[in-house]
Amino acid sequence: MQRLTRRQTEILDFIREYIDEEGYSPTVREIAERFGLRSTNAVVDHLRALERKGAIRREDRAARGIHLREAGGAEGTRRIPLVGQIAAGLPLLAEENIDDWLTVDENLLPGGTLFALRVRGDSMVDANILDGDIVFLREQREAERGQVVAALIDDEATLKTYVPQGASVILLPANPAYDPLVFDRDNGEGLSILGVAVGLLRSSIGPVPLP
Amino acid sequence: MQRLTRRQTEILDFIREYIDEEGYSPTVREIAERFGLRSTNAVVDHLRALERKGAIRREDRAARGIHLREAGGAEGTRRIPLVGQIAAGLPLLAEENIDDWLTVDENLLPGGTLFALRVRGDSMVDANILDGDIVFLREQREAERGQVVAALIDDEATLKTYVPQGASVILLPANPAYDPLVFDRDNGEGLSILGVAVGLLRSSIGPVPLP
DNA sequence: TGACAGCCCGCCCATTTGTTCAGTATATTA
DNA sequence: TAATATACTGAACAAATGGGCGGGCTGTCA
Repeated sequence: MQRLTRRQTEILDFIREYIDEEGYSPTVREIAERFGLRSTNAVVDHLRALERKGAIRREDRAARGIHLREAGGAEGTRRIPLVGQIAAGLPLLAEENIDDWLTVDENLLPGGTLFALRVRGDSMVDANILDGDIVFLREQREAERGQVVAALIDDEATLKTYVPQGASVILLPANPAYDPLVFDRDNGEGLSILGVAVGLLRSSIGPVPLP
Repeated sequence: MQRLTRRQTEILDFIREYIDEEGYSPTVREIAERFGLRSTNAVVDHLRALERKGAIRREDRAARGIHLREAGGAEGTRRIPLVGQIAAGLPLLAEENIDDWLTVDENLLPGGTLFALRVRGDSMVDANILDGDIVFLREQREAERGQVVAALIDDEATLKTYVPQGASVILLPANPAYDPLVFDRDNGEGLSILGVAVGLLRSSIGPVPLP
């Protein structure tokens, strides 16, 4: 991006703040008023300069059509459904199963259909996944040995390590205090893989226990 | 929120998608065109109903002034600076120190001035913080015993457990393979606490090592 | 010295856009 | 059965809005 003048920076900053607060860009006249300019053309001049230098993009003749061209802007964001109690029979991402929506930066997560799950209990502590964490998963029916997966057991999604073992499949907790679950392969009864863990969000970090 | 009709849901969905893609709301006429309505008033009727039922909020007479009123929407979001190399002398959040901006749902993080740090190395694995994780911190100069803090050592922010011990302060790695750092209290030289960890974002989850 | 970018004024125009009024028709509810 | 909500047509208005034209002033760079 070409170097901006002081005035252009001021105007760009104002546009950024306005979008942050209102959710849409200011009009030409709102910018003029903010800077005490009596001609809208003064603003158009600046917008043209900002566009030429690559700082903004303008929708032709659309009202409030100024877009910022910055990395990490509000544009590069994704909404991911937080899935809670799972109603059997309904598809995983049916509205009935969605408790809430999370907004996450899209550069931080891989592609594919993602959903999120809140972790309950400490069965995955050895995989550094704690009680209360929110785990992001890619929706898929199959997994590879050792991957952390969400599986549907009794209308509840549970997080386990996926370990195929000969003719059976083991869902292994990452905590010696819990017992592995063993399922017959092919006999899909009771075992249904929902997705593979691809990320995690922890919203509180407690003190470290000291000796 | 009152129950929406099928048509109202369709229109709300369209508005949501439009905002997701364009960054601003559609105009009344764009909505009419999308649904093949020949009267803009049909749309105004729906918008009024959606507003009455609390699904949207409208800026009076502002072009593209439809806001969504949803939990976790693009409105309830926060931008947090990702801090990298720290230039001594400059304030922590000076532009020079900011590598990037992350967008995170604001319901998931506490208040205060937050910043983010990318974890390098495995010195905090016993606190379930791994190499590559992004840690969110509240900016503050003091901490309590056992809290995970970011401290400035040699122009580099490092994550350690904070342990005051009599006349000195110990920065304790959560990994027996690393040695604790000991500082004289009061003699602030060399030790500067930047903030306390309040959250974490992991963007990839590797396979669990199996025996 | 001339060319050009930056920065601004004043005026005007063509769309774009939100809104209103008057009506029609069909359900749903009291 | 009357009242109300839903869903839409058609026409029209006024404000909001982006953009153009011509001109002025200042500074920089070749």
